[in-house]
Amino acid sequence: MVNTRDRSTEEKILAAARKIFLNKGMDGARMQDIADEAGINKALLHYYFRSKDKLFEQIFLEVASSMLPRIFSIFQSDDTLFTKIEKFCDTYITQEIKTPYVPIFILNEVNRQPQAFLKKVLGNTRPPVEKLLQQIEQETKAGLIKPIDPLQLLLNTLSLCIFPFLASPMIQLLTGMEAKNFRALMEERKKLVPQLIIESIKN
Amino acid sequence: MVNTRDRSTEEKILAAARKIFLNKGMDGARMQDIADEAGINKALLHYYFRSKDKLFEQIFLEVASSMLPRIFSIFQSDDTLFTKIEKFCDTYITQEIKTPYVPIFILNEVNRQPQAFLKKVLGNTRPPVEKLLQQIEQETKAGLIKPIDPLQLLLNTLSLCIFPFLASPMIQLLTGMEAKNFRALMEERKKLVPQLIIESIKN
DNA sequence: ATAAGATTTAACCAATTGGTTAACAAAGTT
DNA sequence: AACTTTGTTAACCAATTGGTTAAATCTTAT
Repeated sequence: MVNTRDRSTEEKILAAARKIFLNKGMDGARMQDIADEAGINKALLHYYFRSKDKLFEQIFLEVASSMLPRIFSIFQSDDTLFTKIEKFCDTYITQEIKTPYVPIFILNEVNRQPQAFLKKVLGNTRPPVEKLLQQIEQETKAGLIKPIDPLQLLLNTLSLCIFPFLASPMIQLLTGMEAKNFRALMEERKKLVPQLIIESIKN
Repeated sequence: MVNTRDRSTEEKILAAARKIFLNKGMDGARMQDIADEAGINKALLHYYFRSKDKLFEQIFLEVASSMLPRIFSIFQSDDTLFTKIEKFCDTYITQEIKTPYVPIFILNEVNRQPQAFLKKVLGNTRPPVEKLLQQIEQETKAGLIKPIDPLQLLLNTLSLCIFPFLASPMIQLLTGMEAKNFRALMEERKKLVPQLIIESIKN
């Protein structure tokens, strides 16, 4: 039986762990850091979650599943290509303005344990890009868009949406820009990026 | 006095350290890993480089200075904007095909120690983007290119060149692509990216 | 009230890890 | 050859760190 106090503590731990793991990554994070951040004793971490690995696993799954399924469902939908591009850019940028550390966190985890990552986020299902790539090919053949390697088109779209968040610390460092201005810049990109992409393939 | 044996050992260490640090990052790397990779005793690492921090510092400076100055000099040159874009894409992609782990390594270091990074790569010099941004503004006012926020244009260019390398492990994982095919894809982008960017701002 | 169970903590433990030491080997120097 | 300097190693050390334990405190059902 879980009472309010329990849930509150568990939530404090999860919030603290999310913050520390997102900031420092699995290798850089210390269990003591997380305990301090949550304002509790370190042993409690092991009481609620057995090990650092388990705790990280849970955070990772929460973080990954807060983003990836929504993206995948856009790719898999029956919308036209242009609509998909618009929806993706808007959904993705909206989300990342709220949680800017997520992309680099996920990339680092892919780097750290490529196979484990695959299993965790996809299980046994196929990677959800195939349908999208086929759609691009079809629309190309149908003469709806200019000929382009489908994978390059996908890469372009992902690049323009994701990279700014990956590089946001460096961008803010080099330009001396405040976080607020950076967010405004990203807001602009919700329209700018689809424009650029769609303009480049429109017939 | 440094004889051939010395240099050979020092080089073995540097090569090993570069490999391990690029793969695992500062936090994930172990001195023992580096010693094993170099085929030497761990104490030798401390004999040649005093500490893990010092060794990492040296690797980081080598890695950063193998790339950044060339890029900066392109930005600072007197070429036209279009030429700069073409040169940047070609230079950058050519380099990263050879050293694909560098971008994420650098981004992670920025994240880990933003201030230290600034000092290390720039010293007291100004960030080298100002001149480029001014040039974009000028060419816009002169009617040479369509109006666009200079920073957005820069972001677009960097995104399209850098992101694929940041995400290369994930891309290869999700598409089942071999490293060789990935490189071919990147070769294509040397032309594709400048085309896309320039087409979008040409009057 | 009190027994039973759940939660929290201080203290501790074992493994890992960056770093040191002292002895040994190799290479110049004289 | 004898000596000095440089390079290399095995063994060790101290700090950090993930994890455990046993006792204490709090909840809750009876």
